[in-house]
Amino acid sequence: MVQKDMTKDKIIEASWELLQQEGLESFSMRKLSKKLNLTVSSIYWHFASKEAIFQELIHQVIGEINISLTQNTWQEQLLEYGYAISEVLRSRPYSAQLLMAYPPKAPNYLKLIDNLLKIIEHLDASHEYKFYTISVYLNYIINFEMDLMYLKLNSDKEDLLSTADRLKTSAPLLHQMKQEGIFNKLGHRNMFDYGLHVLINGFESNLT
Amino acid sequence: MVQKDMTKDKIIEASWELLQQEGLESFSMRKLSKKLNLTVSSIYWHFASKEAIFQELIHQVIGEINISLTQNTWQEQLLEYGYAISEVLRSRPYSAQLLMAYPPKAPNYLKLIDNLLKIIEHLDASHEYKFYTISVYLNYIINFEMDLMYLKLNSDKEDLLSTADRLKTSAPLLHQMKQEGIFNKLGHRNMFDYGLHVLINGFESNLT
DNA sequence: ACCTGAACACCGTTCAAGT
DNA sequence: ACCTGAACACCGTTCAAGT
Repeated sequence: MVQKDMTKDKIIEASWELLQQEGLESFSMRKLSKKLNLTVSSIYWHFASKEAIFQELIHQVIGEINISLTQNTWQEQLLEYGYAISEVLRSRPYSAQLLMAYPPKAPNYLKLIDNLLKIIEHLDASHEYKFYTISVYLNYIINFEMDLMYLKLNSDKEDLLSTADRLKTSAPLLHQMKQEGIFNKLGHRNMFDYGLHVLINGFESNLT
Repeated sequence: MVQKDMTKDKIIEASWELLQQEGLESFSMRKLSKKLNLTVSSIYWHFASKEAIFQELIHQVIGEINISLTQNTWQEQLLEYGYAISEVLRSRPYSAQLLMAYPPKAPNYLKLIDNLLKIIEHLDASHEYKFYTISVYLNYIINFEMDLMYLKLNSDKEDLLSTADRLKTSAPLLHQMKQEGIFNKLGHRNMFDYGLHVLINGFESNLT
């Protein structure tokens, strides 16, 4: 058998398409079955559940992260990795939402965490703090990509923040910032960079 | 009219109960109606949608944050606020999930963001960076409480990480940490503190 | 002003039955 | 080994009709 599980691959392929079109919330097995010209029940022959499909998607997207760690301080390596993760998540719409919705379980996800732990392994801190450091780091990256997706979706309708005049008196600073149009500059690369540096500098002054 | 909207209050009260019992995912209008001895459709007379109920919950829980800013540096104030937010979120099960699921919209939520912005208002940075700083800060706190909830729910079944032997070779560091039982120490207060200090120290070295 | 009943258009998952 | 049809037990929301 040269080719194995062709339909399984097709289901995953169609799932990526459906996810891009519908988002995580509106992704349904019935829509997926229509896309594949299959019955819903036959999808269940290939995958045990909807979550099993999602776990496979998570496995794949994280497998697409490719990185060559040329830099040698752990700070530089975390930066490089951060960019690489961010890039892959952006190339697969709603994959950040997927990572947020389910705890790490896919083999590639666990391997990624292990690789990140290796980067800070030599530092003088307990395993708890190291693990937690990587959690905070990953949460930051995933959250950034999630917010970015949200901003992209709502860039047309202008009430990113309730447009009411109430805002002017109850949250004057926020109101002012909104008037200045800062929400158009939020998802930019320099923001991502700033946050990543905040974390890494923070790790530096607290981990050792 | 001395008392206004008694049923509206009852619906909110029952919603808190239902949220605690079922979590966000399993919260349904039909279950809520049963709890209230009402029809589903009559709930819709009081609230336009399920989200409208959730927005009211968000409004309430954030309104419960009470804080007396005795400290005077912005770093100390962000710390104090962080503890206060964390405490309220923990007192209302699944409220962190609620905040994650919906963008800031409830009046009290916007007011909170404004108060936090005020704390760093005097710093020498652009409004974009200040707003983003507060976003990162809030995301951290909310995420911590979410993860804590998840840990609490899964403390019984031991496969917090896939228990497979595969882990030993593909993610050896993670495997080792798991053996050491670090996952029992993750949700603790010193972890929250560490992360909050990481952020604040990071802000300090990047914002100015 | 407030509530009911019934319906619409969906869900994820299971399972006997087919080929 | 793979797929179908039908069913089960749910969803959020709407709306004419009641009091």
